[in-house]
Amino acid sequence: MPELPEVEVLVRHLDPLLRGARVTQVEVRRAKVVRPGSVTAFTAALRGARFTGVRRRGKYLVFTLRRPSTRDAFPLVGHLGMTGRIHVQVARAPLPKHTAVQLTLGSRRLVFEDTRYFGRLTLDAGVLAGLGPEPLTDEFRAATLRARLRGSRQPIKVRLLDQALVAGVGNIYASEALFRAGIAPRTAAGRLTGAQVARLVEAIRQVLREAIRFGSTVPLDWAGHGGRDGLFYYGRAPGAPDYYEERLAVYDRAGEPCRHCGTPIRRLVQAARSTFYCARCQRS
DNA sequence: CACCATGTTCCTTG
DNA sequence: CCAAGGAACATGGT
Repeated sequence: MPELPEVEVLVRHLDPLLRGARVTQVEVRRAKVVRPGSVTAFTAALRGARFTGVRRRGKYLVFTLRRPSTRDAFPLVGHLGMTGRIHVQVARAPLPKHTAVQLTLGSRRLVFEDTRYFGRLTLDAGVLAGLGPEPLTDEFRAATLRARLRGSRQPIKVRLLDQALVAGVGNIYASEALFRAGIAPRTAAGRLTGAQVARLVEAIRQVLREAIRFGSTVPLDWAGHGGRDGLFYYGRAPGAPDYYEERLAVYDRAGEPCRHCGTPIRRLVQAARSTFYCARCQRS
């Protein structure tokens, strides 16, 4: 999925495009994506409403809409899962193959497409309730993080994926942040020293901020007409500039030399997810 | 054919 | 009861 940075870049892109746009038609092609909630209620609530803005919470997009008749504001919450995409395109453009929901906005439309259909769109903002602090604000602090890690014997890499601990860190940036902080991914979370937790907090912030900065400067296929990826994840995009693949220090680089010490990057599996790290730079 | 994939949730096991 | 591990979800890429 898009982790926090990808969602942030998407939200910045969408906000000015959607402000003031009125939903003239709603089509749900994959009912399971509207979750929790019923398709009928979803459709009825959105039809005729007007977007007033979009923001981000963790990996969630939070759209705000208003019904012109009653002036009531209500949220529409989205999550992209692993493969979700949101495009604003001309209403007559061909629909992406795995379009889950389509909101017509007059002559334009907002498309939620999702190959694997793990994503969701819901009017129930309750899903945001369990999220931990936003890592890029000062509500995310070493002291509170350390208190929350106390007593945990789970590996720190696995703990970082818990959205209740800190919102928005996913599998890619968990590995990246631990590399940056020089912490071994298997370290029991409760055994990190105060200094390590402080370094980890800073590393998470830096890694996320850099990814946002990167995503804000590369040209992306927002309308989804390229058939491929409108976001920026990892790996190599066709025709991408050289620095594209230099973004990530360890993720998906097993066997390649560590950029600090040259030791081959290792891959290990924790909680059924891949972790990448440098055994020399990350000892702790 | 086998294995892997940016996430979350549910079920089982200990 | 809780923590931890694994599978499921659905599709595509290598």
